[in-house]
Amino acid sequence: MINLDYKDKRPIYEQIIDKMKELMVMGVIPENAQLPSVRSLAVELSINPNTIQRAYAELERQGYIYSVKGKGNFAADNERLRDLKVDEIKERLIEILDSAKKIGMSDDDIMNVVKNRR
Amino acid sequence: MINLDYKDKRPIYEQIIDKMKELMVMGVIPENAQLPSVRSLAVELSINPNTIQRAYAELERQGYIYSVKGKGNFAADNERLRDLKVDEIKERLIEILDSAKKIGMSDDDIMNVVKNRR
Amino acid sequence: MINLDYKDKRPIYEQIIDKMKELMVMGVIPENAQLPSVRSLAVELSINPNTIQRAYAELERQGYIYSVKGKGNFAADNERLRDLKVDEIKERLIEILDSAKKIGMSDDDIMNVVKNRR
Amino acid sequence: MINLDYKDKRPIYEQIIDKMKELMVMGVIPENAQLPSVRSLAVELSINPNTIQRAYAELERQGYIYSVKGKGNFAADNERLRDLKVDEIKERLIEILDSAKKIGMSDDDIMNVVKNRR
DNA sequence: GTGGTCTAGACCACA
DNA sequence: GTGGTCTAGACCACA
Repeated sequence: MINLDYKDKRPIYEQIIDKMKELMVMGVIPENAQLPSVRSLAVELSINPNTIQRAYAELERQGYIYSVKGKGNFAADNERLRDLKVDEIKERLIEILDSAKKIGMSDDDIMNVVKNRR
Repeated sequence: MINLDYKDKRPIYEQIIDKMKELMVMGVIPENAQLPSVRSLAVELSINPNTIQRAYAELERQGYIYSVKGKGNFAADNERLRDLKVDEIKERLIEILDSAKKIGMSDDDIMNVVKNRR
Repeated sequence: MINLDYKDKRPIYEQIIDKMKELMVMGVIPENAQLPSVRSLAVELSINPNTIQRAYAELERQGYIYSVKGKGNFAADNERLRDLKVDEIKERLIEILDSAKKIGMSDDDIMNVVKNRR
Repeated sequence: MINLDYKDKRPIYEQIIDKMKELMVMGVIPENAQLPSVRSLAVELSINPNTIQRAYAELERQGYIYSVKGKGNFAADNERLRDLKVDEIKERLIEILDSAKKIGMSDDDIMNVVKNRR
């Protein structure tokens, strides 16, 4: 389910966070479904449980999952998941648009990139 | 001219790189003009010369400045500066568009962000 | 494994870069194997860790190794290593051929050097 | 006659050396002709006379020019000039061929680069 | 334990 | 005076 890329510059825990978000937003992990336990995922990925723990803690802080003491970690509601993710993307997008405006790129220049990519 | 943000998680040398790029692309530092010397900028920002050195070395590697031993560091040509910066922005933009597509945001959704921001 | 030459005018970090490339391309350090840690190599060569750090950073930038925070530095795939090195050599070769042409040395003159050396 | 390139990584005095060698080997400066004086060349290139002085000293050390006290600097004999330059190129060429051999490039691989460039 | 960033300061090459 | 390299050593993020 999760493939770690050690050549990726991002830290492992961050890769796990991003991959989990994707799995949830795309419905591979359904809303309110239980996530793999810290220990089992650590074994599966052959990494230290601390690293999984850190990823889960951050996902909870951001609202993507909720933890139930003694039971485990669970995916948030679909609507919530999508809202969170869309907000993230909008934020990054606006940041770039500001950079673009600063150096005088017009909205049309931007649009062209949007339309012509690939 | 440059304000360092010590709360920012990005390393200092990276903040300097970004700020210098902006100053050059926006023409505050004109093309082929000499940049502040490693030592003088270090004093001005109250940081170690090695950190400035690192920022300048990276700026040169990326083509934004050229360095002449015994003389100093100089801004590249305007055309070059702009090309480099536009490429950077396009690259970041395409990256985000891919993320957006992954979670099913349509190009129209994107366009709306572009048009309605602020 | 690595011998530094202090009489050599080239900086130490560059000597390390070249030597490491050779060790990897020749298979002494196998693909994806872990390189000596920054600290241990610094001790072994009796030089400052920063100098090793710089060499490794440059090797990574050029694609010869990849670095994983918290784990270490690792050699790239064999195919990649060889491609990178062959390109380097071709580039240097073409540069010399141009110098040779400038002073009127024919391709045959060059061939003779290639065939008769040693 | 001489164009300095400040964006070139090589120091100025080295650029002068190389350009002078070329002018002499190609006959633009005929054998035994007088070279421009240190002072006049310094003015022409708008650089410090010390830099010219250093270039001339190195050219003399390598045998490309000879100086006559009170008169100036003069180009060596044509035969000598060419021999020196050819030796330089051969030396660099052999150095590369060794690097190529080290990583297992065959002479044929080399030949192909020689034949197919441009 | 591992890499990455930074400081304080020295020394060299070059102009 | 200017950039480039290096040492000695500290502290942080990550696994």
